[in-house]
Amino acid sequence: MHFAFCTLHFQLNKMADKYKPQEFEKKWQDRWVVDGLHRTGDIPGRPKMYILDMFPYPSGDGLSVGHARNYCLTDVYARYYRMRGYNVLHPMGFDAFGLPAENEAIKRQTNPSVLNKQFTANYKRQMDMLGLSYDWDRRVNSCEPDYYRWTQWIFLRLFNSWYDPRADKARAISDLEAELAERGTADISEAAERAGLKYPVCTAAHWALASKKQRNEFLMYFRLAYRGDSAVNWDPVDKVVVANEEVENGRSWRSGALVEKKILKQWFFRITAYANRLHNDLDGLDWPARIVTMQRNWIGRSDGAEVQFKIENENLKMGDSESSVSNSHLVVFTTRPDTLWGATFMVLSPEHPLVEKVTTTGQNEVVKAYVAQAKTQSDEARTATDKEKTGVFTGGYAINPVNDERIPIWIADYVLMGYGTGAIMAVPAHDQRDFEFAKKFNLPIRTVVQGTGVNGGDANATEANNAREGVMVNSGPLNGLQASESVDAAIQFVEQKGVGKRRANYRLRDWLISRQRYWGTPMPIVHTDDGEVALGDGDLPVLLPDVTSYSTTLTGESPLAGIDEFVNVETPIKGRRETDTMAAWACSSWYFSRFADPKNENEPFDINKVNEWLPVDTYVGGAEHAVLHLLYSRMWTKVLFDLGHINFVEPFKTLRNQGMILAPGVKTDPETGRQYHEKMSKSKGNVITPDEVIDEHGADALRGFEMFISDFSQPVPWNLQGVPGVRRWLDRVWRITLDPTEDAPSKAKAEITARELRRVTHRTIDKVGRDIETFSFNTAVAALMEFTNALYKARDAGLVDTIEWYQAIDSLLRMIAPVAPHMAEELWLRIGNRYSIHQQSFPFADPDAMKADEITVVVQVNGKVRDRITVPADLSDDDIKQQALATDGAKRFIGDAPPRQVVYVKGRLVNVVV
RNA sequence: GGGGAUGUGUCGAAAUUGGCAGACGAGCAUGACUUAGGAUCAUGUGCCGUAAGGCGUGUGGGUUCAAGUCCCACCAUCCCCA
Repeated sequence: MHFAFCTLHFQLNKMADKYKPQEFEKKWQDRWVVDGLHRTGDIPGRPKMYILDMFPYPSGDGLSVGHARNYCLTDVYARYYRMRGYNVLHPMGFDAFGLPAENEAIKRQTNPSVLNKQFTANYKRQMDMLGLSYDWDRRVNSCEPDYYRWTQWIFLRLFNSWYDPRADKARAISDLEAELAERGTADISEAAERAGLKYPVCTAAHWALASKKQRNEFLMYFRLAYRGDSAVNWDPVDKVVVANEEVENGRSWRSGALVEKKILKQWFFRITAYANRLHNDLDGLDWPARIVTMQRNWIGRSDGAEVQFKIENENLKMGDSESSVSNSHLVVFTTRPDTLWGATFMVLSPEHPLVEKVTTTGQNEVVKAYVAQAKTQSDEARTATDKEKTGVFTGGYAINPVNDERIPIWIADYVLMGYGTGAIMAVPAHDQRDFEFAKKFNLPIRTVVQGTGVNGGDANATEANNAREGVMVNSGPLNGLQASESVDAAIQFVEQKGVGKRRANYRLRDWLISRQRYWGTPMPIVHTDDGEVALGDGDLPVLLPDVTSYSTTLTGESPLAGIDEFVNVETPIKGRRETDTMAAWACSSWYFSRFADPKNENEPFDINKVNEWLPVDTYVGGAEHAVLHLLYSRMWTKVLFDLGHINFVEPFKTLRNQGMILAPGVKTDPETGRQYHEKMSKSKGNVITPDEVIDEHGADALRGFEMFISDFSQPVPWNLQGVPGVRRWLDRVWRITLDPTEDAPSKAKAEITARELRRVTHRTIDKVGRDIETFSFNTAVAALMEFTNALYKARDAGLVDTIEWYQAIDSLLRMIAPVAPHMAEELWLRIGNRYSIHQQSFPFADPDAMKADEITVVVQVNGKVRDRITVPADLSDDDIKQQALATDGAKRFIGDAPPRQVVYVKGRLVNVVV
């Protein structure tokens, strides 16, 4: 360090000008770009750090100060780690495909790609204005062919693989074809059933005889990307199919329209094959607990047993069986196998394939009628808890395998085909819905858990007792056991009898990916006489053509269906091109990997580069993506891992969610009188843009306030007074750095020594570093403000021009550099240092310098503060206790009696108990 | 209904994880200065009280020398899933 040099500059700058951020922020932003300061570090021997923001969906509204919060804080974080000597990857891109952009384009009668260029340019302008240090050389844009080409490439990987339950991983579909030719599904079926995969069966002989088309149809049941019939959620307003994840309370996520059920051929990703791994691997992630919980709930793993009930029915002829589902058994999944002895009837979903088989001739008509009306109802309506239970008796009976009891088989719409096996054993004493059903149709109720609370076995009870605590009764071998231990006992019992197995069941459904829309990644699939055929890697990209109309066709097909040149394919395969496009979730499920190698023209990414940079060390974005993007990305990562394209199984090691910034004004609910803050939105006209704030106070003040406003994860209303407050602080930093003698020292002589200044400096370094690392940005700024206050005190104490003073200023600027990069750079040069401060290291806290010579110890009597003493830090515990007892404050409250106890907490307090 | 989170001054909040509640900032009040500024500087600012002191972290209880922090019950608000 060159202190003499610094002093010289202090002299030269005696009449320093005022802090005017507008005069130099742009200058430095341009200079940093020219000098490539934000290019991704790649210095051998340095550790890597991948810091990523969720890439935004560019809209015409641009960024608000709410969006800026996310970006500013990760930028501070990235700049900090650069100064700590890390190779930092901090990229940005745009999630461009999707419905809102398309709808906007329809409204404005223009092409969405034109809008995309405008919107992304505006986003980048705003981000630059904030001083964000992204490596723009690595920018990706999901709607550009050099990006979506690789989305299609990954789609092909999914299409060309299947999940092998024996290896518990994805494998090439060609492996499966080879195995089918040799042995059929003989080795696969049992493992598949155990894993809950509903694979069809086939022998080698059948496979040999099958046509190409039949083979393709068969393989569809295995592929990780597949086309299948599906009752889909149809949004009548946007005229598009929406995923389960996009439906909230029966309404479409975007349009808000009530979704309808429609049977269509749709493309899916077989995410259910990964349910168990997606559930288990959550354990190793440093994610907010609530996001982990939400994913767990969404995957909805429940442990229990699968139990077979024999069907007793004259209609059944032996030799009827032709599929893997045995026609003479009903398979149910239950999380409460301990209540098997309380099953008094069974309920099938109206869509269950065995309904026809079990129905007796006499009941045929009522059953048919019921099945027909159930079809018209949505899942939500069918399973609503307040809904009156409906159902009909099939006339058939099943045999309960644990006690050989003959129980009636009913059908009812509250049982869904999509969950479990589509059939349940009804235990009315211990399940509320079964209870209501039994009450309505006068079916027997038998208590098997003698509970402590409401007893569902009571004929007059109004609700079931689903408690898991109590003693087992009426349950054969389980009698007398505690309910808590009887689940395992029951599973062992059915396993020994060979009538059931331990199993996990999942609520997760396959991921519906196709959209009948224009603005998305085209699927690399051609429909031929032999079925759906995938293009080869060399045929990519399938380019999205220009169209004149973006509206969905009346048949619900994509506008692409109307373009003959696109639809009719001659080479390399003759057929009709798939006109559905991929939902934008596909684009965002792998973009974080593309950043490792964004310009690669031969593959989505080089394996060495992606393995070097990933997984993402710190991923930051809104909590609204808890079960959509974050779950899908995890699945794609696992598929690419299974197929050997990457060597990591989880994409995001650490995840942090920022709280939402709300509009500043308080609103009052006219009905409840409750006060609340609105979200910022253009339609409400309450958006505050970074542009207006920067215009007034500069980017550094905005960045500082984004950090300071609240704890990062807490939602908080914007405070109009906040930015000026931070600006005042920056002003003070400016003055104390350039002109420490300008202000008249205050009359009250401050008590601070050079040694103490040094201690405060190092304590601040320690605190600011730790706070940034733990995302406590608000307290990091508070510590810097305190440090600034201490510097004014030190100035008043006459410490300007001491070595400790220059060290303190030097540390201050380095610590401020990540927070207020423009000002830090400007001051750094003005006091005579060399460009650039952002290539300097963050200061290190010296533990010795942090140690205090004297400590203040609080003196309490019976837990109340009565006095305090200042003692040498190395004084013995006993001496400190003695001094504490001798204080006036203590003596006044102790009285004559000797203290009963004296507690000393090292370096903090003495508590005298009397 | 199930799951999760949060509750601290006038406001945003902090509290080294069981050890001085309210750091830091905003706002407000009083004063100083003046090149009258969106300044700057100083002092004060949880409640009651002149003071000594007492009370105080959603409510009620408990553990502890000591509780915002741990335990039990409840209330309110927000989010997610139904």
